[in-house]
Amino acid sequence: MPRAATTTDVFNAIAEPRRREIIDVLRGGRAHAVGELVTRLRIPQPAVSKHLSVLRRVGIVSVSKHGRHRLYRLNAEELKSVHDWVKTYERFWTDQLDRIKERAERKAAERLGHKSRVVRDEEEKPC
Amino acid sequence: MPRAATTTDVFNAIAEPRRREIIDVLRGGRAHAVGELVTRLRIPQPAVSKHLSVLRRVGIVSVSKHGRHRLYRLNAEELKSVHDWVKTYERFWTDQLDRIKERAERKAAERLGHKSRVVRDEEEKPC
DNA sequence: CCATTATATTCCTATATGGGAATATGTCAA
DNA sequence: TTGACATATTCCCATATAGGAATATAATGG
Repeated sequence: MPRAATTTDVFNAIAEPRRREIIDVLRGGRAHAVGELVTRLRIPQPAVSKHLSVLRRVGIVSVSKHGRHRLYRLNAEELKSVHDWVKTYERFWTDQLDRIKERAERKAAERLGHKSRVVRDEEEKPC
Repeated sequence: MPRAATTTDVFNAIAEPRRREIIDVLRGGRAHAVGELVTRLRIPQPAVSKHLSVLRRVGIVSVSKHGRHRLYRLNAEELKSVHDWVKTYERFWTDQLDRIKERAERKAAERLGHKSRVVRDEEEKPC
């Protein structure tokens, strides 16, 4: 069974770092021609076209013709699905920071309070 | 050239929907045994184990042994890299909403102001 | 001690992919 | 009109993968 296709959803489309780089360039808000992305990112033109094809198929970018130029523009709202998902884990960032602080303080207290054998809590055995 | 491995980074690990589901279950904060995930998600046990292996290798989960049980717990801070990346596009969500509003208002004004031929701005030609 | 339970891992398979290389297609300018 | 330019697409290839099926390994309890 194959892996989910890159065009399955936004998550799969952005998994490839090169495609994230392309999105990052378009973040300025200005539409870019393929050639500009090629020059800017130092990625071969056919590769850029292929990546843009993926991005277009999931809706992250839109394209418009201007003569022989193809201008690609970001639809950043499509990235909201990723944001909405990862946002649900946001509370963990700050909680974890608090925990790191507590741990550091606990260690400092132990160092000051006990210069001899320290009884350790039973820790979970790592695999 | 193969696609980036699922264990390359967090982005690739979470591209697979089933792995996001596993992460979602662990979001409650409580460690889960493999069997619980199997029952809860209705995914075959070997598949769950494989997905957990990926998640563990990129650091998103940690595992501890309790007899014959393997308890998996979320390291949500690893998801921060995704959040940090997609956060840079956050301003677009609200901007786009403003733009939708402006467009609606402009249309309403045109409907009231001109009952006859309306001169349209030249729009970009879609591909 | 042995059957049961929990889970990791192996083998297999069809599929998709990202870049290299090459080419096809469309537009422009002299 | 034709060569140049811009870009999409095709062909090729080695690789990784997710689930099915099966199995190996470790821990538990009667």
